[in-house]
Amino acid sequence: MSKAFTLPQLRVACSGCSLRELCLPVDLTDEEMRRLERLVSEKHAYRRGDYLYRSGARFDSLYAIRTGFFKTQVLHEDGREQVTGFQMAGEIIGMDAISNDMHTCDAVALEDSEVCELPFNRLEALSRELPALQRHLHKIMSREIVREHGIMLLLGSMRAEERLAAFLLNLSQRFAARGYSATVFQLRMTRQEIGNYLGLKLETVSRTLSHFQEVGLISVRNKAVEILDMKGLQSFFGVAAGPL
Amino acid sequence: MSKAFTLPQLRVACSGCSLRELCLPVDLTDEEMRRLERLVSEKHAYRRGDYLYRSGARFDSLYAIRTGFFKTQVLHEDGREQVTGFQMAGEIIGMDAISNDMHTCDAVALEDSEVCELPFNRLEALSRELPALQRHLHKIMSREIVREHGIMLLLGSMRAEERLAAFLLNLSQRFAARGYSATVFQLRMTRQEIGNYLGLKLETVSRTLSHFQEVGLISVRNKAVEILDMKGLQSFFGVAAGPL
DNA sequence: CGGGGACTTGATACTGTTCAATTTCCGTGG
DNA sequence: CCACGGAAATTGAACAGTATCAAGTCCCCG
Repeated sequence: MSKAFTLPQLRVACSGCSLRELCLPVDLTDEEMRRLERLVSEKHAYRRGDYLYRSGARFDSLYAIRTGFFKTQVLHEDGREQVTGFQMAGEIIGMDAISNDMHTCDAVALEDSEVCELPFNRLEALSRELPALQRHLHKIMSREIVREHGIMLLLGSMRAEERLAAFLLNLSQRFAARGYSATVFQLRMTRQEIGNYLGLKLETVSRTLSHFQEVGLISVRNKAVEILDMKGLQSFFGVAAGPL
Repeated sequence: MSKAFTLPQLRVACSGCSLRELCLPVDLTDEEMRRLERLVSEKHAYRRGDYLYRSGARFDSLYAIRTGFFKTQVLHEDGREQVTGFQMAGEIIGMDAISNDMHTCDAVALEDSEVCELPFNRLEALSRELPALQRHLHKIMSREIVREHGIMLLLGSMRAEERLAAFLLNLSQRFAARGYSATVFQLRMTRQEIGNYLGLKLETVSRTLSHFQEVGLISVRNKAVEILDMKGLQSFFGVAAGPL
């Protein structure tokens, strides 16, 4: 999926897809849109495994993912860690860092990716002039809060099968929203990363996926997943997956 | 703690404590502060069990808790619910609602409480004029995201004892920050609500608290808690409790 | 003072973890 | 291009932690 965009023309301004979340829903005039685009940096390339930022680093910018896939994780002094999310093209990350002008989690590229930088001071300044942009920025942050509520529900009250079903359906929806297949896709993360995100051990993730395959809900072969029975997966928790 | 404030003078403007989180850290001139205070509604009283707002209700305002104690919870169609937080005086709630102009969770008073309304449109308008206020609003939202990361870590990787220890230490810190005792306090919520928040059943909460008492970490009698060995509790997860 | 909800405690069941052994996959270098 | 080696994934068996079910007590509200 990211291959189509691999570092051809770094000088092209980050419009379109990379600003999907930031811009598309915003009702801005062409002139206002240009002002926003001027603020956005050229895009930067990251290799798989690269850190976009690390916990403790100074906060200057939010980041819009143009292509690729990231995970964010919080680290605990005792060595424990928690994956807090998987982010894909069009999503904005780094908002946790505003609270203390310092990043509180790591962002790691799960595949080769491209990212646009959104200098936060300038973003705030512009949003003071453009109420539509201001409101949109607030909505993005609010949406992140809502997403995390959903994960709290998942972690607090769902069983392993339900968690995996919710996870797969959420990925499916997000791929579909970007024009990719809702039923056939590649997992970008390892079983361990999935398990860490969902509060499960990697063995449980593996076993549960195998079980889904046995009963005909999905087909899995390593990172390649095909959803064979969408409704069957949805029935695990009664309702379509919310924003995860 | 709330008794000292119970509905005496509803006409008193919501300054001081109720704006602790919203205002104190903000670097505003007296004049600017007055503009902010003018925006804030008179305070409204809620009785224990009252809903401040319900999931699905239209979003107009954030709310600053002046006195009292609330819980927020998300509901799932299948009847499952998840307590997403316990809020006390000086904290702002309702930010999840910005994303869709609709509340996505319930806020319920756990004791008689007073709340100030912050009309969001006017708050946005004012923050366009006052960069310090704008930045502070962003920090409040970001802090909520960080708080939820901490809960994800707790729900995803901690055992029952660690969760309860983190919970008690968090309450302790927040009471201390408000001038109350860090070691002696009343729980405002039931065992079931604690368990729901921490991803545990009420029996497990009860057992774990009893166990803490047996080993001399705390003293519990119903909702009255005394922390006897702060360091012992902290040692459960290696470090002081983050914002919960 | 009565009654219902909140809490405690015990016995048992079950889900997911832990430990361990293989197998498969994939990137790297010959 | 193929072979190699380490990481990732699968699978099994025993175990641990928490949930469940149940009984009984305590507390607080009306």
